[in-house]
Amino acid sequence: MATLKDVAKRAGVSVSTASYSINNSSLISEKTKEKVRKVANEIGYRPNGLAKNLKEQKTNIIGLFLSGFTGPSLNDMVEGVQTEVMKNNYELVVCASVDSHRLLVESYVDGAIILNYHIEDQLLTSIVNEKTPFVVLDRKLDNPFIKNVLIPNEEGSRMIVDYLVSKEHSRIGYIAGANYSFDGEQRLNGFRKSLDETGLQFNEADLIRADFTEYSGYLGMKNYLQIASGKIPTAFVCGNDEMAIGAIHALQENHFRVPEDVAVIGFDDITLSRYVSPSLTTIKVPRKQWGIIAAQTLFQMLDKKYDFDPMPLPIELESRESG
Amino acid sequence: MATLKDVAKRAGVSVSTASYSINNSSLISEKTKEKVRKVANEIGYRPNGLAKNLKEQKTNIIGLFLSGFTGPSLNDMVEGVQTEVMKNNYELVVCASVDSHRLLVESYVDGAIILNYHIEDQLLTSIVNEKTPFVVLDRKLDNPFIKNVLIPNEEGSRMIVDYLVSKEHSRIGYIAGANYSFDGEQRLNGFRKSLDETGLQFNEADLIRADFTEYSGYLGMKNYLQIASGKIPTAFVCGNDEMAIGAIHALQENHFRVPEDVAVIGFDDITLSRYVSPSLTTIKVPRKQWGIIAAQTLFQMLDKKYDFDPMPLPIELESRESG
DNA sequence: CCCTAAAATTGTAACGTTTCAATTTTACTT
DNA sequence: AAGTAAAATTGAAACGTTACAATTTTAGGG
Repeated sequence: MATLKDVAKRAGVSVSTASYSINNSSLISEKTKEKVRKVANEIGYRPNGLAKNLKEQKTNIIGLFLSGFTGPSLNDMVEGVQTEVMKNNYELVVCASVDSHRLLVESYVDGAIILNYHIEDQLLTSIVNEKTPFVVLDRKLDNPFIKNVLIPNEEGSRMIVDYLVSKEHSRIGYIAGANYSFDGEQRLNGFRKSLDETGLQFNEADLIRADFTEYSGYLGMKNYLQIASGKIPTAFVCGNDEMAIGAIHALQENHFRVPEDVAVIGFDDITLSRYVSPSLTTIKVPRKQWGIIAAQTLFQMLDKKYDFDPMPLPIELESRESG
Repeated sequence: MATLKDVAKRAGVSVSTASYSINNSSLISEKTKEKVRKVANEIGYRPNGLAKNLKEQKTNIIGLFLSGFTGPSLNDMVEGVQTEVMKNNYELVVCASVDSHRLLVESYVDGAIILNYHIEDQLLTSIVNEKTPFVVLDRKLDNPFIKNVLIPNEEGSRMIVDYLVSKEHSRIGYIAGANYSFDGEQRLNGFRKSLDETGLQFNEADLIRADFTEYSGYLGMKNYLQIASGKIPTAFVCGNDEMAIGAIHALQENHFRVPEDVAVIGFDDITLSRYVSPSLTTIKVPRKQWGIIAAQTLFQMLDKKYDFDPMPLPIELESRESG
């Protein structure tokens, strides 16, 4: 690869002049700049970002760290982040890291947005600093240089419970995902709390554990129906839409009508939700907005503004056929 | 940030000893290494990746460059790439770049996989080199250090045409996406060719142009039906599943039964396809496999093996209700 | 034609690593 | 106790930039 030194030599100027020219500094005469640029083009010079960033102690890169790339509602959030990052003339790199988290740890990014349960709190707090703030999407962390941008999960659960109670349901079951999910547990907690507040009893036997996939929801419900002797709840709230869809499938297989016999409510409002039959009543989470707010929060911090709370994410209950 | 120099000073050794110790070189005595590691831990030393990579002239990073993050079938491909990259102990960064393509151009990656129509052929061939090979997923490029891993689009179209012809269809329409899409145009070309080969005539008036979104498919078909006087084809082939779903919607609104009156075939087999009603007959493209093959191809090249052709991607026709 | 100020150019150090070559220390052997 | 080979440690250069400070060139005024 051609370096600045090569350009300088070929153009008959010093390395500093070459550097200034490439960066269009007003220190250099137009004539010289022109000459340097021409040579640079000729030999296909490309600046080395590593060297530049090392020198400048700044990469102009934002990292978005995920646990993985699967998940139907992920893209919108990422797109939101991307939009905002571009607007600020930074680059976005999206990484799914499971152990080393190298790019996060080795000064590759000027800031990071975290949605990755593989990354431990302790690691985050140990590497964050004034110059490299973080925004976390999947946990609550109390640190001067870390801000949380969270989905109002408990509020969502409360909306669902209120909705079901208004429809005269009194025994409500719950299908939860894997318990390492912050959102999942918040949704479950919110559900429990709201039920409590309305004076209803939650029967722990009506809690099905699955893992957020459609199939796990299907299996969980199928299994539940097998061991449930006698009556079952008239409604099930689910930790996400996929499990709700799976559960409906299992219910229908066992000749329960949805929503007439059992109402099923999801969470997230993924694209599929309006296509399945019956279409899914769920909580609509504006994922793109989530990404936008996360990025805006990060840029505020990069701008040394720390004294604010991120905008809350507006959610709403999308009432469809399933309940 | 603490640097190696800080560690060295505090441990009372030279910078080189500190470096060797951190990297667990056998040159250094266990005792010293232990001491250095302890100090490094104490002051929270983290190596600076930029400096390291600059020195080593190697980042151990693979870049996946996309046009954007939206699109339902994207994640599986990305996941495939990620799997393979991890297996090889590299890091993957996924970027959606629209103009500067900074990370691609400024020596940030040791190799790249390209699925981004914003990046021009000319740029790719001008920056590729023996040390930084590319795999392109959205074009055909003839360059010693670039390999193409393409979806067998023409083959897919041929499978569809054969299938429809075997079902006695003789007038077949086509809904194409935006013409900047390599895959899209290949599919259309393949369709034309296959039709030709079977001796059927393609009526150019039966070509609808849309832009790959469901809504555009809906609008395109709606519009077509409005201006089509008299008979319409008994089958429509679509450049992707989304448009097919939109088109079906428009057909049904106009009281055409699918597939009885008009068969509609998609391409891609996105998740939705099996959920819509009627469920969609389509070409199943193994997206994860695509990503895996792309990455494997890249690593072959990084391993200085250039004399091979990437494995072809197996596709199959998934026959469902829509045709 | 000389002086001076402004404009243009350049040498050099620095960013934080790695690694070669050189030096120092250690541990045997005789 | 001296000599030596092996082991351990270190100094310095290099990776490709940027930007300060220093130097050289240019141009204008007397």
